Amino acid sequence: MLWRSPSHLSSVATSLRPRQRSCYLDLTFAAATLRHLDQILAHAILSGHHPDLVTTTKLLHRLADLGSPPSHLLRLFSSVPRPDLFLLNVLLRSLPPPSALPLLSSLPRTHAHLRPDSFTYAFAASASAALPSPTPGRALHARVIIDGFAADPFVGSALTDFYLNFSQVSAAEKVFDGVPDPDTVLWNTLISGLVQNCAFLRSLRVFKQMVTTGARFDSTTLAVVLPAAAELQELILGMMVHCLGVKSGLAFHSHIVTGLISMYSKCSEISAAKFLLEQIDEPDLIACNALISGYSSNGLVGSSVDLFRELLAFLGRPNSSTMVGLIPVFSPFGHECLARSIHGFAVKSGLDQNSPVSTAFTTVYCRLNDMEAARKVFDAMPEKSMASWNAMISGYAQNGLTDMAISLFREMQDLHVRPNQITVTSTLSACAQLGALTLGKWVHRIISQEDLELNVYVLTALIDMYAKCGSVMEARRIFDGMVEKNVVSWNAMILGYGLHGQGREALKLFKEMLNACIAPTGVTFLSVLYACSHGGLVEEGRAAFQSMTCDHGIKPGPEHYACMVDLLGRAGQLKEALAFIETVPENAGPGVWGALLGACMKHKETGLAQMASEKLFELEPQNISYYVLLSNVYSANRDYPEAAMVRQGAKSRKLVKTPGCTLIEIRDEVHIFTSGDRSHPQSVLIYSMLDKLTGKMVEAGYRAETDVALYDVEEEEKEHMVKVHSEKLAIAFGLISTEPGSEIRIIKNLRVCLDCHTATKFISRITQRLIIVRDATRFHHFKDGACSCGDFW
DNA sequence: ATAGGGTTAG
Repeated sequence: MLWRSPSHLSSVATSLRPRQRSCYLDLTFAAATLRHLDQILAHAILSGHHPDLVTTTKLLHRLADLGSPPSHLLRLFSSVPRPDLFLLNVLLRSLPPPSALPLLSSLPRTHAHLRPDSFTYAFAASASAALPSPTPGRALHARVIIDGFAADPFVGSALTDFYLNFSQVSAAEKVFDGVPDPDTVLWNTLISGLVQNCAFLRSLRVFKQMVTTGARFDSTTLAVVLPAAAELQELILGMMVHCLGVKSGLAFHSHIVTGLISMYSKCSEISAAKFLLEQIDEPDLIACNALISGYSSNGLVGSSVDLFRELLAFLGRPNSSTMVGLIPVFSPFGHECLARSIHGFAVKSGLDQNSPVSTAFTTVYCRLNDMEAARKVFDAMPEKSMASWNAMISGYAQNGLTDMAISLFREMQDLHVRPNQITVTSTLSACAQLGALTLGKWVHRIISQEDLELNVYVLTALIDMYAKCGSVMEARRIFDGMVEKNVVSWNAMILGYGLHGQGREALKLFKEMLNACIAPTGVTFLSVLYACSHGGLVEEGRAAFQSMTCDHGIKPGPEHYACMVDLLGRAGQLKEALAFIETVPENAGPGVWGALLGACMKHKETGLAQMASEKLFELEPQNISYYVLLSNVYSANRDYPEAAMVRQGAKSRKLVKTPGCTLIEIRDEVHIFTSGDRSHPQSVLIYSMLDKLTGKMVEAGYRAETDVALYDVEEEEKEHMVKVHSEKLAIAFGLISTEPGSEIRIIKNLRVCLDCHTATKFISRITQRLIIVRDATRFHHFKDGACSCGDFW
């Protein structure tokens, strides 16, 4: 029976014989709008047809489908004299999450005869997963345990899902462990939730456990586990899943095929991915998107565009995921024009309004170092997603625009946009580059305040930040507290020791790492070599280099070669360094020569310096630092005319030297000093402090290192030979602005010069202060007249 | 109650 209007309804309804409730039911399903349904209900009640339980239940369903407000649903429920559990459960499932839980907790008062069953708790748990706070869900969990439903797989699934929605992985696993006989859905819920929380290793472990215990898996299981294998680039495991799918006859399930295409793509097995798509009779949009993305991320942007054209021809409109996959985010280099024209297409088709699409473009522009374009896309987004904030912040951090990264993070704070793990990881990276310990600690506090789960990324970023901001101890404390470390965590800690000249500690940790069966990467060896180089451990460094290629099969890159040259050269083995360079492949770039030139500077080797710099001027004619280094080699040998010639050469090429500056933080305020700076408000005090210090230093035997007094003095400033370097000013300022006995931390943008290094040693003894200097390449801890670098930097 | 593709991190 159909009805078209309220008046029609009236005529229909009045014609009904009493007790014809089924007609009312039919009417309810024919009702197209909420208003109509309300009218039917009103009519039914007015004409004495109080709906019975079954009718009420169906009405409730229909009302909920039509978007009836929760108050209506609750009123209908309370109009029933003796509701049964089924009606309650339907109501629970129909109510919006915030209204569902209060209903359940008031149940003992309102309907004492109703004893919740597993459905009730499952529905309530899934409602609590959608709430902004986890507190009601935790209370519900407690009740589930008290009422003895913790072993029920249905309830367990909903609770597991609840905890995973709040990133409480361990709590979810606890719920799972409380169910003795998990069913397929419960296994799937746990695996899927772990994947969504980026706990890929854990998800794979659970999957293996599931298969080995003989639990039944289904298509969902395989579809859920494939992204984890893909993310971890576990090709063999992915292929095992594929085999499992073939054996169980699930391999042709469309979700699984798509997952396989994506998995093979992410493991760089692009031909397998292509084959799988070709096997599908009528591939759908999602499967095509998977391969388009696979092509792009493997640098096959041409194939990606071809498939995109096919998609346009056969399936018509792409969706936002097509665009995201098409954008060559992973390898935008060489595809800059294409990336920009894809952007044009997205704008034309309105797909750029989608937040993942804009985020992807933001990322591409960041990778192309076009930060203005990136920011434009970011600013144009009407609703900024978490990922878009993160993309912009990490883009700034990776392009060295650390202050922009930090100020954007501040902006988020001001707008009360809550950061997630990725946000703080990127921001910490900016703090680390900047060496800004105070800022880094501030971010650390925010992490605690926001109660962000300390995953491997966050903890590793903290290690990196503390190490690069001068607190190796704090870095080590965090490192030791980590339950699940990965290679990157080990690398960060090893590099941290290297930066502070603690070569032995670095090697010790490296051995521990090997004992823990963590496979080292190229970065590991770079960190080890760096640590050896800065710790004067030549033989250990040689051995590590040997082991890298022979035992671990890692091909050395230009940075490894440069580090080896640095290791040998720094230790005075210049001939060996040159001989080593001859074994290096032709295209290893300027790094090796740069390292050699640096070593010549330290050991005053003019001849070799000339040879190295000729190479360097050829390879990188625009890089001023090589001119500075060469000029300094001559100065160190008191060949001032030659030194001047070199600087003149740089000047005639219109190259400008980076001015040296030093930063010091005093009570959350940053002070920056340049050479000979008198702009500071406390300038007079600073200089008189410096004079007083110099007097005591001379008394103690300090003599200015005139050789390198010319280190970064410009031509026209020659007469100011005694000009004060920025680090001395910063230290003097630190001394007058802090408590006696407290440590002083300063950051210099260039390498610390010999004279300042010597002077700082004296100052540390005279004032009995620990002075920690971060220069362009490493840390120096000055204490009681000695430096941690052992004069080896 | 779980379900395929796409964006952000050390």
